Amino acid sequence: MNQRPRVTIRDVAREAGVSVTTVSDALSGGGRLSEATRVKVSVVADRLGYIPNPSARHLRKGRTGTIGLYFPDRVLGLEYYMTLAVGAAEGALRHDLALTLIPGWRDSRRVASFHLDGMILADPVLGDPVLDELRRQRVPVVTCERDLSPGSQPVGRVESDNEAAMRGLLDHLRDQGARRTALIASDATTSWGHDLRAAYGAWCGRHRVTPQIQDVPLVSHPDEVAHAAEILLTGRRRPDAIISAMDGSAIGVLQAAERHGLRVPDDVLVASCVDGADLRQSTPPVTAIDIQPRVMGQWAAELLAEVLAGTQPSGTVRTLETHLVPRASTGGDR
Amino acid sequence: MNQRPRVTIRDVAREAGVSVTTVSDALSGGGRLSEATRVKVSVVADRLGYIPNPSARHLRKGRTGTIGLYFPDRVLGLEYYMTLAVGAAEGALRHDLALTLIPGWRDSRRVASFHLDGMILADPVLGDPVLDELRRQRVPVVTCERDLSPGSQPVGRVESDNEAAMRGLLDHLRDQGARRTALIASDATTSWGHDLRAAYGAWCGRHRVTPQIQDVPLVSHPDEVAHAAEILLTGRRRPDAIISAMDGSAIGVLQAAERHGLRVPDDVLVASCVDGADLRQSTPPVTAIDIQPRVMGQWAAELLAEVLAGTQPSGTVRTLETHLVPRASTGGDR
DNA sequence: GACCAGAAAAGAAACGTTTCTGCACCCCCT
DNA sequence: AGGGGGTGCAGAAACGTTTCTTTTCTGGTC
Repeated sequence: MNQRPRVTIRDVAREAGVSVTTVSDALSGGGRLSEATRVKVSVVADRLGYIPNPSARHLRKGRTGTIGLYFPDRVLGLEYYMTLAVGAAEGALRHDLALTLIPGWRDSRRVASFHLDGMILADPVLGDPVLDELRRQRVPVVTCERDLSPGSQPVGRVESDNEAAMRGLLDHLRDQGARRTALIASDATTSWGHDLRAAYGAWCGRHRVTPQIQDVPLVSHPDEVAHAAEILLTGRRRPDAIISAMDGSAIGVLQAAERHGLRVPDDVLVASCVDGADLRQSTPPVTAIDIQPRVMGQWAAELLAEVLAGTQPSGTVRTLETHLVPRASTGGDR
Repeated sequence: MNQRPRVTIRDVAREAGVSVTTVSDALSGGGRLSEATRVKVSVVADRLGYIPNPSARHLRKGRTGTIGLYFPDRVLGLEYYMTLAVGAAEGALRHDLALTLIPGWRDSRRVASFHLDGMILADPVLGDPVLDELRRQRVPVVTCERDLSPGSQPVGRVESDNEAAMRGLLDHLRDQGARRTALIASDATTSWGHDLRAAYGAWCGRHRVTPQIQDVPLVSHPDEVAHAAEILLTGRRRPDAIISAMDGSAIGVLQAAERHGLRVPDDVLVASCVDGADLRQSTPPVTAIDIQPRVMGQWAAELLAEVLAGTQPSGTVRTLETHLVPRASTGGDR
């Protein structure tokens, strides 16, 4: 029905009065052609609006020109992953790759049907069966943050120095007067969660502070976070600062504080490890760590593209800078 | 480098002792084969882990098996589009199509290099040059909400009855005691914005209420929304309810109200036309219209797939239900 | 016993590229 | 004058499918 007639390399060849070989070489820069032929062909190709058929090209080259972005199903709606996805699409486009979205899928064999050249794993979760399947299929993988699975052999990795970021945040809170900073964090099934907890523990040890951690799921209902916060705020050792790690979760802490008549930042400081629109717009705005998800996505896609092209060695790791964004919730904007 | 040897249809044929034709027919259900051969081939294919090469298949069939999702660059980070994107990916997967993300691109010719079978346009914006390019290229398009561009001929459309939703919201506010409801809305360059304004105007006329509209950009800084809200709240005819249409914007209204010592919902009701996590978590939670972006994305992808497959006529329109979610900001949860 | 119909399967072309190899031609050297 | 080495281009195979056409059987009918 929608058969728009495509102009092929043969059409260009006929129109330019040369062979298809010559057209291919002229447009790709290969072969041994005179400059005159090259421009002649280019002009004709342009005039005809010739666009190489990617399927044919990929069939011939043994690649699909497509990489996938995989993220766990449950993270749906987290701003962080949306931003990362857009960044990845941009990075892929820059290398003439298409970026296919793979929401956490039920049938893990399905992913193989796309013959993807590679995959980006955003925050791989320990124990995700999909990771095993990808390993079995020997799909080249770049991870955002580390993959904790034993035997994981990504061809590349993009990461943030989350431990340093956590230390910086803890220092900031201390500078703002906090002496008992508690942490609400998800489990250690992602390297991000693991590193934050480790850095928190180490920092507390160094500063002779008793660590207080409340566990919540990586993607949790706001009420769960609020509940965790209330446990802290009504406990024997009420903290004077709370870090709520997960994307969008700090709002729950604000609510809990309000419910108990505590004012932020006067009575308790609040901060988050993932910045987002909600934290910028809340009352008060919440101090957070900007982990630059868009750049993370771009870097991951570009790194994967480069490793696939062979211009970067397998196993390359790139580290992204994080920035502390002080806001009113820690009195940090003053 | 990552040359994992693929098993081809020829391998299956050799192993099963039949021709490639037979394998193809057996696996696709075509041809005239005995049931015995069919199962024999399937078993062998399964054992060998055969997965058809999509490039070869698409080359032969004249399609790429890939559809694109286009959304304006600036909407980055809006939860609505993330959710829609995931829904679209799910819907596409269900029809064995890949979903490629196309962030608002600079070089509009680039999109043609993917030879996409079709595109989903999420909230097409009037005047977007990309729309013209797609029309020129005769790419089959399904839009989420209407495309207001003159001459637009999408092969399908998924939409919500935004006018009805707006009327329902206005009725709700009236039931909660509001007599002067103001609207903060974006311009009419999307059909969504257009319909909301139209419905608001009509409703006001019918109820003999003087309409008050404040204009803000579709994607606006929270401060802009707060500023618009303040103009309303400090004006001569202070509204007793404010609808802030855009995704995530109602938070700005809450802030403005608080700044002026007005309590929500006691002094002023607040509602939004796009539900989101921020509205669920704010204090108070904000009444909103749930427009089911995930389903919207699913439907768009499936409709496009069906039109491309010819099982649905071009021009099909599907309408999604919207739901009013009353929350504390309008006293509606009581 | 030849013929035919239909079923079951094989053969071969085609999709649009890329790339390896081959073929002229020209210039230069001896 | 005949070879040798570039240069500029064309031919053809190959990538892995799908699909149109053809062949090979089998069994039944006159």
